[in-house]
Amino acid sequence: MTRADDLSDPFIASSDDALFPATQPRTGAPAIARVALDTPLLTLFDYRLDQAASPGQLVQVPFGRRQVVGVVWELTQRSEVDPKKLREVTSVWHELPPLGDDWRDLMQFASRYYQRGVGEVALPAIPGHLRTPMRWPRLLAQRGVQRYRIADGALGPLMQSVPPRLRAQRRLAEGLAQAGTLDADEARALCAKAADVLKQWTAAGWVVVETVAFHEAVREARDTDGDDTDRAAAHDRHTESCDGLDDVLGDAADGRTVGTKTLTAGQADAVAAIRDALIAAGARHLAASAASVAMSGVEAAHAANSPASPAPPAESLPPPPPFLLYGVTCSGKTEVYLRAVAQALHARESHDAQVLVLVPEINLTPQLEGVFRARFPNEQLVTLHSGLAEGERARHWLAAHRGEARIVLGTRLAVMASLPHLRLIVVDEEHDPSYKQQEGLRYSARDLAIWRANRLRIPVVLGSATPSLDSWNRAEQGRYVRLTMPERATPDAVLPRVSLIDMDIERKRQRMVHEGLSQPLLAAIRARLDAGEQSLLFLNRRGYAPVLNCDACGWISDCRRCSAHMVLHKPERRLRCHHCGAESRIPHACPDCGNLDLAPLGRGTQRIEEALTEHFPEARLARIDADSTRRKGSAQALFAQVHAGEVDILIGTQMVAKGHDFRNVTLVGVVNADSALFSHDFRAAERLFAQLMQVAGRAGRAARADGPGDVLIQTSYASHPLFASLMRHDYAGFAAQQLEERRVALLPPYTRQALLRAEARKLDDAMAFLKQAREIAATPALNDSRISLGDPVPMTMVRIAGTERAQLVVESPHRGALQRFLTQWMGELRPLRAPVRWHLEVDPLEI
DNA sequence: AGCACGCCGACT
DNA sequence: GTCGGCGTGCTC
Repeated sequence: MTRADDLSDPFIASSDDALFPATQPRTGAPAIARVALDTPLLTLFDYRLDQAASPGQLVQVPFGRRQVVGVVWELTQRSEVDPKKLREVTSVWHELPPLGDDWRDLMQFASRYYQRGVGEVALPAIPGHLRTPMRWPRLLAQRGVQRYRIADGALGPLMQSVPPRLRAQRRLAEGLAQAGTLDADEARALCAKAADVLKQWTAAGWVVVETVAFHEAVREARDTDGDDTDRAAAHDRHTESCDGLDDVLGDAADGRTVGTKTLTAGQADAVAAIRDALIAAGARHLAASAASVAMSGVEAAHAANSPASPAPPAESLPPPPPFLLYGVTCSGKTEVYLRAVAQALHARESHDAQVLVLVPEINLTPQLEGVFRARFPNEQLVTLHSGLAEGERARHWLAAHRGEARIVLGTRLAVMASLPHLRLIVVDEEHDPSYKQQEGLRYSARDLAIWRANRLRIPVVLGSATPSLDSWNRAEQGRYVRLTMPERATPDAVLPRVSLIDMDIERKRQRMVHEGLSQPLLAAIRARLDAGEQSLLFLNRRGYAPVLNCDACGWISDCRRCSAHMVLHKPERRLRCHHCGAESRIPHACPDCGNLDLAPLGRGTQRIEEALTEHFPEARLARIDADSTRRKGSAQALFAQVHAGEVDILIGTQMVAKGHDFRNVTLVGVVNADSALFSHDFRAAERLFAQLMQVAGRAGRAARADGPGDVLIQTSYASHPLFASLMRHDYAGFAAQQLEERRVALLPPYTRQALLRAEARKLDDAMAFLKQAREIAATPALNDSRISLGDPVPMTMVRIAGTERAQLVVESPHRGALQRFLTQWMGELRPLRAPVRWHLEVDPLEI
């Protein structure tokens, strides 16, 4: 097998000779640029070049009838293309530093691994504004960050104009007054609608915008922030709570100063291991630069060969294996990240080092950004995620590309950023499914991060309390270095008590179950209300009821365009399809038989909210799900309410399970998780376990005076082994049992999968295409005994928005064999003409 | 993917 | 007689 095929095995060095042809000799002016363009065509496109340019530069070129932007991939003297067809590069963006070899290597690898063209991978990784030549002149002129400041003498009028009722705006105004200046990111952290609000205030003359160069921005922070010792103390205060994810301001405000200058043993070991890897990686980089100097000087060449040579050539050293930072909730993973980042940034040999920190969803973890900013006030930090405005995204990306941003904190797309001095990658919550892109290029940011780190020979830290079984398995095999942090970082934090409420017994004993809420659960909520504590109810189903049904004739609210039910949304009085977005009014009577008694079946978050309102009329409720947070910023507003103690009972979907540290929540109720126990998706249990563990963690943060927080899980399958592990907080046991099942059934991670999906108006067309693809795969040229192909099958959700879908699984225990097969297979399939849309997904998460 | 060209139905 | 349907073909 070609070792470069192996995506995430750190011990296998990539053989890059075939992949990355040497770029051209520097002698003479290369006349041809081979350019990557955003098209599904696999090839590079050759253009004549009448000026100097180097690989990695952005160029504008004519393509068919239009002008497009591409990346110079390599330079050459001769082209295979008919010289008459060659056209001239329109312009080269000389002012932008070229995208580095390492970045192009990453793009090249991703394109090959995921079976796409390079351009199709590389260009979408570059922000839109950088792909618009019109904007080029302005983009680089606008060096620095925009910061907002209260205009001289405007503090009074501003404060008067913002009523205390508008809490978010108030926070923003106070933040401006306190900090002096804020940038857009910092402002948004205080007030979701900051962009609009600041625009208004600027128009009113209360606020002025100034552009501050990056180095000045940093100096400013340094000047306003006191001396180093003060700051160090402040940081410890900020990160002392569980996971260090507390709102920085809130934490400082309540004045708790229990320092964690001393790390737990687990934390200290983890920090030390990462430090050693960073030092080793630093030595490698030193050696590498020494070696490159040696090329040009006889003297240095002697030094490199002499016994006194400080380090062997970088290439001969193995890359550091990925770290799997396995730590229970509250074990202080964030503190380890922070220290690792500090070590990477302040290492002697890397004054310009950059670090990449990946998080699943930045909007759900705004606190992490605050923690990093507070801890590294002197370092430029930028975020990269899909929520940024185009201009901001371009500025942040540029700051990373030019090496100005030292810390890049972002979601999966950030793994594609250009980071010329990258020295460390952190992947927080590495098991989270949102690292997998589900559209377009279906890449796994976690896997690409591992590849990138391996390639650069720098450390990568994967953190999770419930690692993906993939990563866990690699750690078991010793391919990852596991750093276990078994103990909680804060002494007063204890693991929550997890117990089950057996719904079968509840029913048998004829105990009333009120709208799906059992007596024990209701009693527990009551107790929290009486104690002035908060409860969190978790139900992974939004809407009021998943289906509306007619008792008389059996009619159900099916979606016309999908093989799914329309979900009842009561507040909006609508039926809504969660798959295609179709909406209709709730019918007054059954469309089939006219019966007026239409009954909602099952329960969603809205219905639970309604039931709780009835049951606890005095309680203050909040519901957090995709519906209640549709408007931009409303999620943050709701979370802020909870943090401020303005909510007694919080009802939510998985959105509430991530990141947020609810201080005063002492009860977590899981209303119903049974459907995931018997899913056909073999990964359902893994996801459920992680989800329940994470949501349970919300109750463990604030120990009650009389003991730990409680997690109550309602289930009709109380004897399911998943719950046994969960109650013992035994991830390792659960993982071992799951892995054994997977091994016996030959499922991932014991096999590698790819999925060919086809969709068409008629299912038959999609199936016919897949059958044809299967036949092609069986031809002698492609046939490989190590590859096994499933049968084409309609997908579980056959129809979505009027198109019918089917899929075909390909698997092999041998990743390299699978890769080679896929490349050949795609070559055969691409030219086929069929009335279908199809795509290949490598390493699918859901089957 | 875009964006042409290209050859057949209902309209100012 | 044109406007426009999307079938096929090309982009260095």
